[in-house]
Amino acid sequence: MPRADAARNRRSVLDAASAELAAHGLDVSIARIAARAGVAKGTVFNHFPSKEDLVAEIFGDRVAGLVAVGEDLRDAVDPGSALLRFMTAGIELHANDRSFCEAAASISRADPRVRNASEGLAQVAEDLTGRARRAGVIRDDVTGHDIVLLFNAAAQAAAPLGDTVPDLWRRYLHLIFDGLRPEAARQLPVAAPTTEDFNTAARHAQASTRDQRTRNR
Amino acid sequence: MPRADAARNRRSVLDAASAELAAHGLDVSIARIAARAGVAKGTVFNHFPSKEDLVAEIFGDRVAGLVAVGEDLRDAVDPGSALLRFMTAGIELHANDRSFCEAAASISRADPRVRNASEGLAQVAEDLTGRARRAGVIRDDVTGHDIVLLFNAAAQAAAPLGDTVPDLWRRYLHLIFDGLRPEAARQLPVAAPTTEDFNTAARHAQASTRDQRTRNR
DNA sequence: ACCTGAACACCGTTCAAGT
DNA sequence: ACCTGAACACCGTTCAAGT
Repeated sequence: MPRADAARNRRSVLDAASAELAAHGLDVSIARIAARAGVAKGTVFNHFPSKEDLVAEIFGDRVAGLVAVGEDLRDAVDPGSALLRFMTAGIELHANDRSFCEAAASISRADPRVRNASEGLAQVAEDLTGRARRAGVIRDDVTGHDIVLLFNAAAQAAAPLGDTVPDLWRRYLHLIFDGLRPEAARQLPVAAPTTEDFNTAARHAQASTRDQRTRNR
Repeated sequence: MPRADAARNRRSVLDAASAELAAHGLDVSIARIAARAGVAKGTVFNHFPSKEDLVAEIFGDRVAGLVAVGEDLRDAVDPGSALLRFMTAGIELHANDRSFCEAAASISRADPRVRNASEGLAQVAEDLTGRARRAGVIRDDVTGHDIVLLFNAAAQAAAPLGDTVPDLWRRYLHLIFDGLRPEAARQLPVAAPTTEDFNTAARHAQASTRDQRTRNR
């Protein structure tokens, strides 16, 4: 049973971190977050063992929100527009949060919250993709993992101009989506990644950060 | 006229930085680079006013190399495969260099070397895209700027699995390329970015880094 | 003219001292 | 049981002292 002030501080830190990360990206200092939350720097580390862990918590929450959106869309009448709306929601996460873009590329799936959220995302993406595939609106060699990586790609494509042309990502989402249609499909040179691929990538990332810590001692 | 040892040191620093950045990404310390180059930390700053400047020099060189590849491809017999090979060369730059991915997303075009290289890239991309468009192999609403942003996107899509499935990017390159074909083309919701958009984005980036420096004083 | 390494202001993280 | 702020090892950057 946590103390009342501790629970309040935890929430303050999460809210402050959430806002600061969205506005300034992964490079915001813990000092800034602590100041915004009205606590001492040490208190942040009292609730979260490291900055990476704090980021993982927030990232996991955001992804879980996207999973919820996806689950609602599984019952939509039009499987094609449901898939497109799911991808749109995914990109909006990137567009509204500077740190989400950076974290999506760099975060380690070793953290269980990130891992759970990612697996939930893969699952719902596969559901939506399967429906669209069976309805014949997308080509039959595209998987849920592809979809997750591709809306990520659309967001990253537009990111360099994000402040100047705020909705440019819509252009690349639609361009990529046109590539998913059966009309233009040609044989792809490499197979879709498997769940196992994602897991071994997670293990590699974990090993490499451990190496880095060791090197610095 | 630079002193002989100074010229040699400059080269050593560039070579060391080039290798370390490719292997470990933008986060490598100047200390590591200096050690590899066999010089004192201060010597690095003697040749390059800041880490950002050193990165800009190397990034500009890499992009210039890609421009040269693109220029050779302008005379290729098949405009479609010339464009595809250009995009392939662009992604290979990302795949072989961890820092290139990160820099492509974060680097400021305020630096004249980056700016010149980027403008050269935009030019040659537009040449190749124009030929492919006139040959009817890609849709007519796609520009050279789109192409640059899109091969970037394909590289970023595959990056999370880069160590596990090294040639996964080929899958997304071809998937995106299929979206460029006229067969699947539908009206896009947002216009292509203009050169002016890239320039105002560069000015914004410059202003925001200046703010950050000021805030820290 | 350039190289060097000590010094500075920052960062994430730890921890003894408080309540 | 939790909060605090001083202390630590790192980082990029500066600069006086050397050659």
